[in-house]
Amino acid sequence: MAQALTNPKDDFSGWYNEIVYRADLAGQSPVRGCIIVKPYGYEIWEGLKAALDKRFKATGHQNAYFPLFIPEDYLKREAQHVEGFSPELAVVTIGGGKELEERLIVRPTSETIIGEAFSEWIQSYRDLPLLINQWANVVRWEMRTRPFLRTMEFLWQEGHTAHATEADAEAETLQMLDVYADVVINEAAIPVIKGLKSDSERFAGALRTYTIEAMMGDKRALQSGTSHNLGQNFAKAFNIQYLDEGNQRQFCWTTSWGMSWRVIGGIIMTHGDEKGLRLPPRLAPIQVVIVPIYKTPEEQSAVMAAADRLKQALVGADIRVKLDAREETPGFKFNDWEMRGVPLRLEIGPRDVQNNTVVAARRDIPGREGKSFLSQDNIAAQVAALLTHLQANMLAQAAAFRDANIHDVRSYDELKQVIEAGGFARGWWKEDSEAEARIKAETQASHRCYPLEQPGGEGVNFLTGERADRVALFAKAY
RNA sequence: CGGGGUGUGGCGCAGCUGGCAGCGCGCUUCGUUUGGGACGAAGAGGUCGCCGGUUCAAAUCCGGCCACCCCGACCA
Repeated sequence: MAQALTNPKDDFSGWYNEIVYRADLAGQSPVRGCIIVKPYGYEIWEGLKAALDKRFKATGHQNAYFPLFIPEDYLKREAQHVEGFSPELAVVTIGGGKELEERLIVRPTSETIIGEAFSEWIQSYRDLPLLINQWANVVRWEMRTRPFLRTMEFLWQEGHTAHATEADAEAETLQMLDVYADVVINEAAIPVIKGLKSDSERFAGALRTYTIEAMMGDKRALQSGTSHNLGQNFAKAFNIQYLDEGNQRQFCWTTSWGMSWRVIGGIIMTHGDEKGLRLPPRLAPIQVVIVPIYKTPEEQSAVMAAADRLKQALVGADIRVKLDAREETPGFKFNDWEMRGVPLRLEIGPRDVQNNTVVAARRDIPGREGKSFLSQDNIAAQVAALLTHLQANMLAQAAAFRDANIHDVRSYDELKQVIEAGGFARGWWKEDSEAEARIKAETQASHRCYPLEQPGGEGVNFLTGERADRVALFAKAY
């Protein structure tokens, strides 16, 4: 018997790394801080990408591509921006064997170079809004690597838009936050809380940063997407101006928003269990695996013929299916596909061929509970229905777990207890960067956001005793 | 960048009181197996991280270098 997976309850990060490796999502790279994403992992990214891109297009955005290299002085034009990113920049100083006169930054994000382009593209209010997205890799020099969660180079998309008014920019920022929430909730089956970042957690150079926060299986928070209202900070730094209807020069209001392959890490840590990965059907590269079971050659040909018919029926219904014809025992295959997170397994053996049945085993419900007999007739409709239920159930499971681990706190002691036990602490909070820093230093918990959904009314700041008109979430985070 | 650790077949490791480089998993072939991680037999695969030194002889002892991992400070 092969080595069992580390139990997430014993060693969550060890478990995480093992899944990444054993489910064949990614491999180690010869370069420190980078990973090699293998086909199975990349297909999950492609699914996320497709889900996002469809929604970007539906909301009027177009894709474009900007350079990997950014002149160093661009970064410096927005004071907070450069301050925020300086420590993690990769800088090219030599090119073509010669020291460069103008050093180049490997983009950590593209506000600056896109801002420069926008300043040329935008002349008139008729050019607005300008709605651009780019799919790209970015580099942020990291001391520590965790596959998909923190790597030196990572894949993401970054949207960049320019608007005539602050209200338009704010509407765009919130619209894209909704798009992110929609994708993560309905495609990745991860419940999220939409919220506003505190001053100290805000993006370098932004007026306001919005976030979607998810709770992982170890009760830590994962920021899964961010959307920034950049105000006129970058418009002023890069001279992004337009002539309004009254022939007056005006600065644009810009936004940016990004989501990375970090969401793959979120899927692993939200849904994975002691048997391995669990993928939501909508993003699973393989939604259904068919495992044939036989002893004799006669049985094999009968079973394989039936399995092939099942496969064709599913393919015809646009279900992503794999028939596992490898020379391994069924038991091995069961474990193997469970490790890889395939949502639904169909087992078909001689008895099923005889009875016109097939055994369906759901990845979201362990053991016999998750198994049922299906008729081979009309298999595609039955499987499609099961996958729909599975998707909904995974979201429900994750939401139940999260809701059970969010606790209201009225005092600092209560917050400490919640953080100690694991979970999100929710309490009345008046914006206070110093107090946040103190909490972080003492408990490792950071201000995650002011949820957009607020209880209303007023309360007393659990730390300082001041009056506060909104609640905030605190948690340990990735 | 501070503290700790490890470098030996694809992966995980043993060997380290010098003496022909081993084990488990994986891989190849054949046979028996197959409804929850099968078994047997026969094979393939390694300049022991790099450079230098000691010695008749170095994976092993000594010196230097490099790389990676873990724990802390920073982060989509």
